[in-house]
Amino acid sequence: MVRIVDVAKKANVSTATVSRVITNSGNVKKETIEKVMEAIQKLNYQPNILARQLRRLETKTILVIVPDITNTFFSNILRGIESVANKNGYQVLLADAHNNVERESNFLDILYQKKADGMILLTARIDQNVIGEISKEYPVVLACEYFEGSQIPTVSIDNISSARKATDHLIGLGHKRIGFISGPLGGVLGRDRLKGFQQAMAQQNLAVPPFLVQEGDFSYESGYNLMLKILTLDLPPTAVFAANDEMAIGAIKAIKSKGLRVPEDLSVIGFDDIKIASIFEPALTTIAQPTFEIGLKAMELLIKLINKDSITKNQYMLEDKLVIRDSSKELS
Amino acid sequence: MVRIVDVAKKANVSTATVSRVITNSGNVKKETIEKVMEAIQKLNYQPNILARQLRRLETKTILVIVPDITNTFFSNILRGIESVANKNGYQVLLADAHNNVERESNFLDILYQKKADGMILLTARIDQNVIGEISKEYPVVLACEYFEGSQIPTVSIDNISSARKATDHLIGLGHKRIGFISGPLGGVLGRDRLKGFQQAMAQQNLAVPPFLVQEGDFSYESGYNLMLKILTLDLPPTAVFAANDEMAIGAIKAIKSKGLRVPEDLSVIGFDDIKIASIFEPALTTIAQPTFEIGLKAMELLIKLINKDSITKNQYMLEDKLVIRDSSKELS
DNA sequence: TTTATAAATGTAATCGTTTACACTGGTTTC
DNA sequence: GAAACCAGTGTAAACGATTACATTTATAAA
Repeated sequence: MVRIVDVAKKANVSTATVSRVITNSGNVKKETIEKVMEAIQKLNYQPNILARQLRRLETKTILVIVPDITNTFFSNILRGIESVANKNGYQVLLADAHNNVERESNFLDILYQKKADGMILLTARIDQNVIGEISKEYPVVLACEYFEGSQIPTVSIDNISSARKATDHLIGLGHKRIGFISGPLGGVLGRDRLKGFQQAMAQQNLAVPPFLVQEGDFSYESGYNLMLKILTLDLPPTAVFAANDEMAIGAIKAIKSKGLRVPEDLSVIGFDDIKIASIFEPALTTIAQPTFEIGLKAMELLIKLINKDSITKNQYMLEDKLVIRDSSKELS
Repeated sequence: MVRIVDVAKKANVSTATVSRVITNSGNVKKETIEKVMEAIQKLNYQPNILARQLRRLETKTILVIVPDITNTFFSNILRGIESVANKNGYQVLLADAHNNVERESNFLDILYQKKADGMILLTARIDQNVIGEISKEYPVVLACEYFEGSQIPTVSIDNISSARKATDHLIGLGHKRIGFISGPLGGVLGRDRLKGFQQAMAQQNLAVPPFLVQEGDFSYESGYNLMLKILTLDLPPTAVFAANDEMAIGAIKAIKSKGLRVPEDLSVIGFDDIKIASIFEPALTTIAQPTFEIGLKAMELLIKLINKDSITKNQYMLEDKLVIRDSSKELS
């Protein structure tokens, strides 16, 4: 292994000067720079980042905890994060929680052990107080999810109003008996979307019988199974709102498995607008989130936190969009 | 920040002893261990991993370069890798190349800078010689892809024989005019699957007119566009083999867009068996790769390399499986 | 009791950088 | 011509752990 001293010797300067050259921190004569660069070339020297990190007490790495990497919804957020990260010399350490709270918590050690300078959470299943404590000591940004009454910087859409928008779409099509397949009600995200649904229904004085609301876990399988359950009702709904696309697709598959058609017999609307939403048949009506921008903004905020820059506000709400495709249709 | 010296002072021992306790490297009296643990608890001490890494010249981190994180095919391989990694105290640094060779090469710096102890490549677009050189100096394992005539440890299926198997399936159903949508022919993976296709066709003395072979890039879009192109032929094929599922689904969408049906008018077979393959309609006939096992084995090999254990052989071929679903059907 | 051996602990060097501070020699300012 | 300043460089002390080696203490053997 070739070290900075080797370069220094070869170039006949001190290690300090070499260091100044590789970090281009100014105040080095042009010729000296050339000498040093030549030595670096010849020796094929690469600075040892560990040593630098130890000295500077920073890692230039940030941690992103994803609830489930197989859900393509998150991929695009990641790309947004990465794009800002790389532009600023940060590397992204990706942690996949496999939808498992315990795994999620374990990743926090990475932060404690100073292996990362900050963290973006794309999930909020860890205890709010724990995260609250951590965020006092380390830079933390929440994306998509959020905690009620928390001061942690957050980037998301307005889930309540989006869910209202989706529900209004169905109501506008003449549906009155609408089912809802929710996300886990343990999280705000799941609760908010349910809240939006309920608000929209209430506004039009439409009833929401409890058995028309089923709690899922955002997985394809839960969408499938819960829809089957809903279909066993004497008076099944004419439309269903699933709190994410994966469950919506599961629901449609369940509907089809019973010989019914979407949207002719039942309208279905999803949430997220993941890639298959437009490929699947019928193409899914859904709420599109500005995923890339969410990632972008989250990383920008995190960098500000790391640099201890002041942050003007800590709740960023981005615009979503209703995308009407083939899975929803006027009640006939 | 609380350091090891603080703990040492509090527990009235030397830093060496504290270090021995936290790395439990033996030879410490029970009572002393207790004293130290108590101090650690009280001070809420967390060892600084950077310092440890610098001293030991290892990072306990491995780098995985994925060609495209949005392709769910890789997610399961990652889980295999992670499962072995975590069991052995390694963290996984995920690098997403966005299907971009340049990005891919840039990640190599992570290795040069000693930010990772080794690397698993799930893609092989980087120049073979470059990788060859790197693998002499750093632990490197290739998964899924491989280089011809290279000594780098590799875990994959036998793509040639798998492609032959897929083609034989179509031939067995009576198809004689079969189209092939390949992956990028710049990579062995793309070439091998084409080779298997050609071999199977040749074995049955079936012609492969050049225009029935189209080069895609493994993306949904390329599958869609190339299928449209194939359908403009005067005598279109009765079956199509796409070199991965994403392209197969693109192809099916294209076929449908022309008012044709799968499998009634054309049979389609894919490759990989990603999750949507079974959800999509028609459910896709495809070759299932043992993704989790591939990841597992790759990480096991990498750990051996890192530990400089001897490796008995360096080409691991795992078993794939033909999964017959609804997108392929006897020629009527 | 003495000696040999093993167990437990401490001292200080080390990993490879960065950077505060000191130094040199030259230029500018009054 | 002294004082003040600056550009360019070097010296050596950090950063926070691990660990080779030295030392002390306890235990066993003679």
